[in-house]
Amino acid sequence: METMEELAKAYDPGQYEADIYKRWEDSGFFAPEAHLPWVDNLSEAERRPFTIMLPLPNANAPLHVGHALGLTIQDILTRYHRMRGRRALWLPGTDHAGFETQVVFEKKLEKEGTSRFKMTREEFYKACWDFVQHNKHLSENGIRRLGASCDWSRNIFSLDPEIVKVVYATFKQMYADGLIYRAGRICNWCPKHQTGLADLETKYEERQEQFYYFKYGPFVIGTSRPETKFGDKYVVMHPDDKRYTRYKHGDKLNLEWINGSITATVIKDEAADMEFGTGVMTITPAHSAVDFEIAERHKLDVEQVIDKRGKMLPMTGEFSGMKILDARVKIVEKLQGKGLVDHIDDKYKHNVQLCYKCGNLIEPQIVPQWYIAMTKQLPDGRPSLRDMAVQALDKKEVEIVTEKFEKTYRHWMENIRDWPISRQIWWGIPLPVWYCQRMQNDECRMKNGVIVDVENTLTVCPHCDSTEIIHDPDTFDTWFSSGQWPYATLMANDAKHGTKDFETYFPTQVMETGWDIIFFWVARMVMMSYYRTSKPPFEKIFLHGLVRDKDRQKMSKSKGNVIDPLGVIDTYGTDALRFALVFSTAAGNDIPLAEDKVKGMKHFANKLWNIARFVLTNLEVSKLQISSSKSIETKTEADKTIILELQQTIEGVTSGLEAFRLHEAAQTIYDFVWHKLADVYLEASKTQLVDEAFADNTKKILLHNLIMSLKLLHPFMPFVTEAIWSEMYGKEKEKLLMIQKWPI
RNA sequence: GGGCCCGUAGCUCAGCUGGUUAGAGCGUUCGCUUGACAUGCGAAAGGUCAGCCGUUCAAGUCGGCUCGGGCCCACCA
Repeated sequence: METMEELAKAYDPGQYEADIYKRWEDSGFFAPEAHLPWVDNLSEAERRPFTIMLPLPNANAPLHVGHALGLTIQDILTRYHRMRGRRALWLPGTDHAGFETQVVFEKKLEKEGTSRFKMTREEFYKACWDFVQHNKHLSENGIRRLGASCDWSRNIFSLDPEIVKVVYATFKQMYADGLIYRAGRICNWCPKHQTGLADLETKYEERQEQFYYFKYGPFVIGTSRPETKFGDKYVVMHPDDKRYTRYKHGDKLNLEWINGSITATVIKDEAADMEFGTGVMTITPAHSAVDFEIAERHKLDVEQVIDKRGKMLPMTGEFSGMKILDARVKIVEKLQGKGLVDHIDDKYKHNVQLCYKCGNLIEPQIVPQWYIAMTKQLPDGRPSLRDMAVQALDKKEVEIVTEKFEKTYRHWMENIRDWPISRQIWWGIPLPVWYCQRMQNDECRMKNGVIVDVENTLTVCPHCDSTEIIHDPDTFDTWFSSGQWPYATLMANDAKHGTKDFETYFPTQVMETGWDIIFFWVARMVMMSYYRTSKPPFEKIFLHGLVRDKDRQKMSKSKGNVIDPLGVIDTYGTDALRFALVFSTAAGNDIPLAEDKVKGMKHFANKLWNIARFVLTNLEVSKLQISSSKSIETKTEADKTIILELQQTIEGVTSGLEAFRLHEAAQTIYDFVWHKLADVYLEASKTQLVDEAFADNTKKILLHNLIMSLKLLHPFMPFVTEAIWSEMYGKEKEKLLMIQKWPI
């Protein structure tokens, strides 16, 4: 290609993008150890690593536009720091996303007329594995199409054996430290998915339901759940409630109840709200979190009434086997027959707890789960996981760039509860736990028969040699493994390749992700990392907002307003999408994405293309090397102005990037290229170029500005800038714009 | 119940540590098929920066209150 004259008048992204990405990837420069031609005279400090972990996308669905935003921001930062000479590592990976994936996959099975309960665990796992592998490739291709300059040689999957090994080691250590324990307390049970869930994995919805007042001996009790009342042999009231002073804690009363007469015991507990209902309640510890806590305080009997599938148990007599809602109606009828219904309130509004995935009612159940203690001091004297995570902010070892989220983070930490990490699902990392059934000696008994075996290949109990051992069927909460991502990935890669990545690239510099997973993921990474490595997982947390549609609506499949990023790329090009995403919204705010905005940015890419055409058609090819700004003179007002503005732009874009103010950086370079360089200087140059006194110098200034613009714009719009650069300097890999030096 | 955020041009949003005539994109109006680009160029209209009070030489920017909108966490038998 001798000149730009042969090029089309318009930039056609589709014609260049795939080829350019391949050249980048083949060049090897995505890897941080690749040697950039110009970095030898940089100091070690200038060359220090810059590491970002890709927030591992779930391997169960294609990329959505939220991913596109995150990928864009991370790529901008990575490319910028690479051009600064730092060893930039952006490490890609994918999450098996246990529960999420299992739900998606089970839906698929349902459509195919089957279910996991008709398969063996092994069959299910294999089928899910294949499903995930397929999706994993789709998202990896999507990541490439977005231009992400991540190091694919380090690509990793959360179920890779090396990751699992790190996860197990953490579990073992936490168990030994007494931070992980197993407890048979009440948990959020989803009857559809047949698993316990963390509080974070449930949501609330306001419903108007009937609220029943029943005669319970001398009392009237209120309940919204008559079906749980079978086991209710305790009647609870506040110790200060004047209405009931004649009843003492521990009093026994005989009274008529659903299935005949029972003996009830009076319990005085401050959990009873004197303002609510009659101030008296009966409790069902097996099916209510609050009741369970009361029962624990007073060491009360706990009896299960409803099974895990939401059906009444035999202890309910004639109601046995009925579904909850059917039983509710029948029980009320029966109590009415016995004259025990005082009255019914039809307008009772309350919040019900739902599974965040399927929206079914959570039915609290007592199921043994494994927990991590959040507020327990470490045996080596270090503070609790929670306190370490808060101190990280106090000591500014970790900074949340978007300040408002620091408050959210702290507030959550203040109220944190122990984290249940076991799930009764099949798709995930199995717990490395066995239970000895015989318990022949003291060590066995002391440990309640629990054996932690990270090899997961146990056949006999190591303490008593019994062969009667069973493997815990549970798997880990996904966040237990992804919460270890920053160090687990580096450690796992070291194990795979014999490298020293953990030593070199940890702690990482930036964690860039959506604010919606600050508790699920970000907070946990901080805690786990301090625990395992005594270091923060990252220095900065950059939280982006939700991408919404042009009317600020949340995107959802049911609304039909989901924007497919790859579809947008097909129409407008990757650069246009990327620039539109970062252009006009500050960090942490939600981003409305209108098609017009993307279209406008496509126009901008084209503008740049045509600026290049103009500049290059006015230059001889041999002059392309005169990029040194030293030989430039400022002979006219226009010259002076553009050189000054260029300098201001370099400073503005650089400081914007350093301060994570990407939208300002983007606006600065946009404004310069379009409104300073093109609108003003190019127009002025048209007269200068025909005046011999100015012509040569004007060409130099034009070229210099073009080169600088391409560099400054490259992190934001990598494809069109690289396409122009290739036309100027050819396609050798050392000539890639991607690895040129950032202007200062 | 606890906490957080927002209210700037018709629409969507920028405006960092308070400092000259408050900005961008899209839209609107008028004029331009000029050899880089009509995916373009030039020009124009359009804002009492929700309201009130305060701090200050100076406030969209800081503080208080009011009105309006959104979000998060917890959760009631």
